[in-house]
Amino acid sequence: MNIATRERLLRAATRLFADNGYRGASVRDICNLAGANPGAVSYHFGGKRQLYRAVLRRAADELADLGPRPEAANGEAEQIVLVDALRRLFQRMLSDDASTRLLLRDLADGGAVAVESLTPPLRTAFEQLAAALGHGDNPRGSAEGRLLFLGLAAPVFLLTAAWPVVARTLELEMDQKEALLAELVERTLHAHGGVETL
Amino acid sequence: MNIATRERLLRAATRLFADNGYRGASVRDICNLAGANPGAVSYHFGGKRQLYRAVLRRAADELADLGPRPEAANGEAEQIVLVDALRRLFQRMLSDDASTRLLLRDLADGGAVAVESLTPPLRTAFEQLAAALGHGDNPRGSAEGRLLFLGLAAPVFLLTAAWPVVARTLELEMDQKEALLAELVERTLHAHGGVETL
DNA sequence: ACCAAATTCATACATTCGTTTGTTAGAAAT
DNA sequence: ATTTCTAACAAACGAATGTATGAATTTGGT
Repeated sequence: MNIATRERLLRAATRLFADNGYRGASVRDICNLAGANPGAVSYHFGGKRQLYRAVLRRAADELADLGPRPEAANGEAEQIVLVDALRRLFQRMLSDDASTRLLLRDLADGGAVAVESLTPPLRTAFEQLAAALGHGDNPRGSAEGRLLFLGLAAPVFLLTAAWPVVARTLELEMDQKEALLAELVERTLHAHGGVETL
Repeated sequence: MNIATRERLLRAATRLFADNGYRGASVRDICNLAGANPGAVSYHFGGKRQLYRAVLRRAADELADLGPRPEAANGEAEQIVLVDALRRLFQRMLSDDASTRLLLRDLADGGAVAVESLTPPLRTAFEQLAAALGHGDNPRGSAEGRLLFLGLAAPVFLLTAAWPVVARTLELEMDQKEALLAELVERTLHAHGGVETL
């Protein structure tokens, strides 16, 4: 199990960092969960901080890989491919996995990692979305394009990060998160003259 | 300076907790910044955890007090009062003060405090908003009402928590946050048949 | 001015933290 | 067969943590 220790450390750290935050997860706990020594973190990553960075980077890349792929922009069935990618991404974000919780913590800490590794995939998603809905030329310059993007990204983010608050405010059941988001996204897309169903 | 020490502790703790998180802010640092002894936290609050709870509660209440007041619902100029309250609330949230950052951290930790003390003011805000825009009867039951609320809350939350990411994605300057939000809110309100300018 | 209560203080305690150290086992290379 | 090197280990380090303690000081009421 040569390279496996490093991988086990990464997995254990992802879970513990997501659950308890950076300072809340001790190196000992991580190494315990990974079945390694207390010094394994320093040995493999050079310290706790760098392990945290590695974990955050992997989480961000993992989420980013779910977004629309750049090469899909020229396909014939643009909207279908795009909508599929969006559906995957949204479902992943809505299920509170470790990656999403980690990025939320990073945002509370200033969002250094989020800015760096989430911006590129968000940009391609935005461009493809605008292209597929007809806001083709320079979507970033138009208020329409910005509204379209924020109309999708903002609700997903809100329901991901603060769903308990929203549910209590709107007097919804806790299991209606996906339904509410679907309703929201469908209306937003429709308002911008796009696909019928997500 | 009798009661002042307690207050200084609260202020110092608010800043340090917001900047470094719960575990990242040590009791010694807080007491140092407040000009008090290491034991002052235990004496005045009974421990670090209870100081944190007090700080979070105050931050949430502070934000909640900026929202629309319940008694304003029956005034004649409903929309004006409401819009003023919303403007105050939004500007406060957009300026990244300690209260907002603290609540973001609480959300990353599960949002226990946020749910408990942010839900009531959000609910009255929602009801008044729906009433002022004509979705009077049972706004929570209608998809229109939910969309209206989320159309306002979601962008504010996104721009508050993740503005650097959004700015980089849309290739906007960092100082255009308020402008973008104003554009968004205005369109959303207008789309729901409401006031012209926020 | 006096006393009792409340508050602040300096200090110390036990724990836990991240990291370093010296060493061992096993594979790779010579 | 001998050397070299990487990975993993147990142990221990110094530093920092939250809290407890008792003395010193300030405060407010009489």
